Amino acid sequence: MSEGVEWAVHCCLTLAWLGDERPVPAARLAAGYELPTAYLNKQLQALVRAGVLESVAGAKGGFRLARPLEKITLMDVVAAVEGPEDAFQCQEIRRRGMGAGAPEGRYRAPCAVSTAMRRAELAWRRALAAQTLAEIQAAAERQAPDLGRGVRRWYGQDG
Amino acid sequence: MSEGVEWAVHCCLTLAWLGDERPVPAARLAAGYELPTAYLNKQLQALVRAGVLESVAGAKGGFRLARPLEKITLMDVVAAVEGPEDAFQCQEIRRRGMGAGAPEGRYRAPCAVSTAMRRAELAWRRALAAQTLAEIQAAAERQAPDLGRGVRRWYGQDG
DNA sequence: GGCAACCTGGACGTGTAATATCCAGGTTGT
DNA sequence: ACAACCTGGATATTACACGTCCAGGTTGCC
Repeated sequence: MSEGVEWAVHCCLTLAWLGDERPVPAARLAAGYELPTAYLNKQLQALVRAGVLESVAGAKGGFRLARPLEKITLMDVVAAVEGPEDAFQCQEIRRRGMGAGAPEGRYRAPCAVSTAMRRAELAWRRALAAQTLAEIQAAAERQAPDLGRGVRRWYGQDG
Repeated sequence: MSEGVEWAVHCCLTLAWLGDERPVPAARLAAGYELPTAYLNKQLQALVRAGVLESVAGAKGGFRLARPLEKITLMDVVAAVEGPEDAFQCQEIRRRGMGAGAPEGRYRAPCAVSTAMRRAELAWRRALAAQTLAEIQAAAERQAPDLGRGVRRWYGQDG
């Protein structure tokens, strides 16, 4: 799993703490976690394409949340950053070697191995979709109630 | 996810269909799916280290199942091939940039983002552990009841 | 208008892990 | 003794994640 997921979630939380009055430039978000600006920018663009963030072009531009944290699930962020493909990719090796030259239609049904793996990934996706960023933010603030204040202070008074 | 998982599961099923009277050499298993022998051998060795397979050295040696398919879960195979590490690795970026110089003990509790991701991976592992290779074999035979016979025929009469 | 601050998209380098091969050594059946 | 087989390490090769750079377009501000 690429580490872009961690970057993306933390950036979403930061944007939520800062409020959406004005957009935050990628360079500023990157500085907040000491991340490479250009590369973080790519992840943010992926989040925009996925409809999680909105971008504002031009001076004083940047990124903001496209909707409140309550309506963003971990699944949304993971899908945006990692892409829609399953982690397990069936190579259909059942058709090779001893499986070659099998009668027509033997392979109409999906491979049982693939089905089993897909079932597990579905459970993973369900667990991701069941958690909103708002819940994660709440958990973080339960550990450190002044996190939001700290973020706002670091980003310069209030905004 | 490495494709070694698919190789490993299919090989386990093949070993089950062939019975464990005599071990099957890696080269033979590889030929059954047109896989690179030396590389498949590495995956099989990982399965041996994990206690899923047993190996027999010397001439007429090879690999056999260490226990019946009913007692091998998908989780066993995935863990053997992929290793024990979580797919999501928390880089603790919360401590960098604006998080640097935080008061002592702020980071005693694990990152809320990491916790959420771990929860989803736990669901994945549970789903993997809930499925035995015997069930997968049964599903495969439901699609093609003569699979076992076909495998035995391809591997030479009976054995 | 002109300039600087931004995002967008693509091309390009880099580094690491998955993939794959090879070999030297040990074990076992014939 | 020899051939078949596993074991483990060293070594390519390849794919992809990671990261940089640049040319282009948009916007705010003087």
